[in-house]
Amino acid sequence: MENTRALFQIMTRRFGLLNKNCCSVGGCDISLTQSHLLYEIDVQHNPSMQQIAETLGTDITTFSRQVQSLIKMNLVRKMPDPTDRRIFTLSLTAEGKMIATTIDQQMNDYLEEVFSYMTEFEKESVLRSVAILNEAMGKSSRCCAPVKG
Amino acid sequence: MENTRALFQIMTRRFGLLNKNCCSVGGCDISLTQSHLLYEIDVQHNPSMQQIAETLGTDITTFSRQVQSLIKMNLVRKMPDPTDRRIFTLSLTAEGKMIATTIDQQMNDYLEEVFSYMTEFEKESVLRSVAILNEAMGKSSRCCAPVKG
DNA sequence: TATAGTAGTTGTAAGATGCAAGTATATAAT
DNA sequence: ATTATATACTTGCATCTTACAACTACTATA
Repeated sequence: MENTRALFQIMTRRFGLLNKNCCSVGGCDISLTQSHLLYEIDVQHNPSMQQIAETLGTDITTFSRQVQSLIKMNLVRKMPDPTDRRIFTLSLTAEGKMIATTIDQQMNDYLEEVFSYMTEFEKESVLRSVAILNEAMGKSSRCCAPVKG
Repeated sequence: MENTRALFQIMTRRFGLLNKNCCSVGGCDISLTQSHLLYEIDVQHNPSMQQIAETLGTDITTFSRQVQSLIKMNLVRKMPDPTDRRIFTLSLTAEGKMIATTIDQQMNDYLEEVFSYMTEFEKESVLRSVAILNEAMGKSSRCCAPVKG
């Protein structure tokens, strides 16, 4: 195996393709960006728009429009914050929650399939390694800094 | 750590942000897509347009324009194949090679920084795990199939 | 030689993105 | 209390990205 970067380049491309292909639920096609958005709204507790936009590294104006389209699709709800009327908090509708859960399930299913090509020991090692990697990337000063998790 | 998907979701987002921020060389800004393109042309031996487009999972028409803009930037060269005149093979110009190498270096530097937050044992484990992951994803029937490596 | 298939390009139209500038609200300074 | 400054979000553009449809050019097959 050539260099370290090649390893990660291929891995990220594979996940990119995966997300590109695997985000449709029922009749409803969800883009990769939208799927990240739903995921993050689901995970964070009553987040503001700024919070999510920052987490995802998206410009707030772009994000504003992304939220609008998800509201039109009846997947996301936007509520004014009672303590600060500039702020809107985001949450998933029942349908949005269902879609998010389904995507989660699809991804987990896929990952299970991938793990089926490994030994149990390898699987454990991969899971532990990804956790280690996430933690280390979180400590890095350069990029990736704004991402929570 | 919640579920398996969360782990990979965060990892892929981090790499996405990384690529978004870390692909400028000198005055010349390279998009994520362009960086993948340069990488793949560099790695494959005199690939045709179809080959690279397929590897990257990009529509050939989109790809055709991406190549055009890289040619305009004098990073990529397009040569007609002598044995089949429908085919054009791609290669990097000296400048393109330089840019690709620099991006490679930047990514490796960044990865080294990330590894610096780990023990040597963890680093070994992470590298081995990514290789295992790539191989397993390559075997998967679902997505990611067209990607070489 | 006719037919079908493959490689790549261009027309067009839709979507994504982000900067500049705006509104509305909150906080700090005088 | 009033002004100035900062924050949260939206809208108007202008630009870039993307892909389907339709095209040209060439190759392979019948």
